[in-house]
Amino acid sequence: MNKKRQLLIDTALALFYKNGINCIGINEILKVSGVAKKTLYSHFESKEALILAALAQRHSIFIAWLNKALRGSDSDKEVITALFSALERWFTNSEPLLGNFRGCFFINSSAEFSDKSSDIARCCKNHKQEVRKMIAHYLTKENTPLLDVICIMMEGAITTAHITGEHQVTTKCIDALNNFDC
Amino acid sequence: MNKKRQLLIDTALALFYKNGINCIGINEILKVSGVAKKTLYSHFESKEALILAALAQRHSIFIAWLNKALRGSDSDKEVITALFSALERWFTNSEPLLGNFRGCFFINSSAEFSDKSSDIARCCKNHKQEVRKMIAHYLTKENTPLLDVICIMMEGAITTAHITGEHQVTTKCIDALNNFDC
DNA sequence: ACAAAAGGAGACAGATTTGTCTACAATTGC
DNA sequence: GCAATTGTAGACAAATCTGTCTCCTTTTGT
Repeated sequence: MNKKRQLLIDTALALFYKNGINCIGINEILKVSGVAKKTLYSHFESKEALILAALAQRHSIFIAWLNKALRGSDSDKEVITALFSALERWFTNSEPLLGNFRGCFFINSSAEFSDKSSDIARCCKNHKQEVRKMIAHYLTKENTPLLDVICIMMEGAITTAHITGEHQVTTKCIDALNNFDC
Repeated sequence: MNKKRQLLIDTALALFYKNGINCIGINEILKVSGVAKKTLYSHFESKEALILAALAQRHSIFIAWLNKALRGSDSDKEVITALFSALERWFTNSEPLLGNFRGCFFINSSAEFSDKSSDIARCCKNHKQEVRKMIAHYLTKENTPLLDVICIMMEGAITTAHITGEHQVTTKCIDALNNFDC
């Protein structure tokens, strides 16, 4: 049944994001989800397949969340404010869809899997490209330098918030980007 | 003897940085370094102690490298150029001291160890604070907003270069920061 | 030169990992 | 209702992990 499959993906995503992929074993996912091992391996060929499914799940959740956050912004300034306000809500655990903040799941996963030619690394790279496309879609003008800076500052804000724990990094980004002419 | 201890730290750092800490076992470090297991455990209480030593080693290498890169810059503009040029050399593997680029060792390690109260997480946070201090030291004026933006963009540049592999992110940072008034 | 310290090689214990397989129960389609 | 599918529970294999310990060799200080 597909319900078990989805339950496995949801459980895996939650545990992977919270603890790191390498720190969570299959058995832990089975215990928490209450699913049997045989069922897992009937749905997924290996742990890596489950990881990829969890990454895909996180990707679609994040993209949908981002799209909703940016919807309605019809000036570059509004896009910037909407984006970084949404990030701040994420950082302060006010976005239930994204779970308790522990950095970007894709940055974290990239850190755990060094092989750049692996499916996992490819998946993380792809996620960042899609995020960039989504932001570009909402910017009014074809303004590549601004898009570049927004994306770089977004990565910086996520990383800074994760490591140092200072959430007010987002207001610094908004202030800086409003002073940015191009 | 202290030579063995240093050899262990150097080998561990190289392997941890290249492959991720959780992917490298003690035995691999012993095999590569040629040191015996008993010697390792006479110098370090546990694997975690070796990890912390590797982090400390990386920290001092990085801080020294950064200090050298920024030395002589006596305007904010020069600091910015020196910083991001140095980063670009790191990204393109032109800085032998830092090894083959695979993101920031501290960001990566933070991703692998979720417990924020662990020594490892504390060590990573501390590293970022020291880097910030070093940059602040070279900025001519007491200009906190500029310092903030530089640090955020630095994190963003490192992360972006690591995941997407685009090294020219640094020139985008330099251009953006030169357009930044405060 | 010689005793003491340090290191090498690796067996071993105990825990944990992924993945397979067996035996049985629940659910489902017809 | 009954066969077929799907799921559960968990033993098990094989590999790998950290950390301890033994036996032996090399290095070092005096």
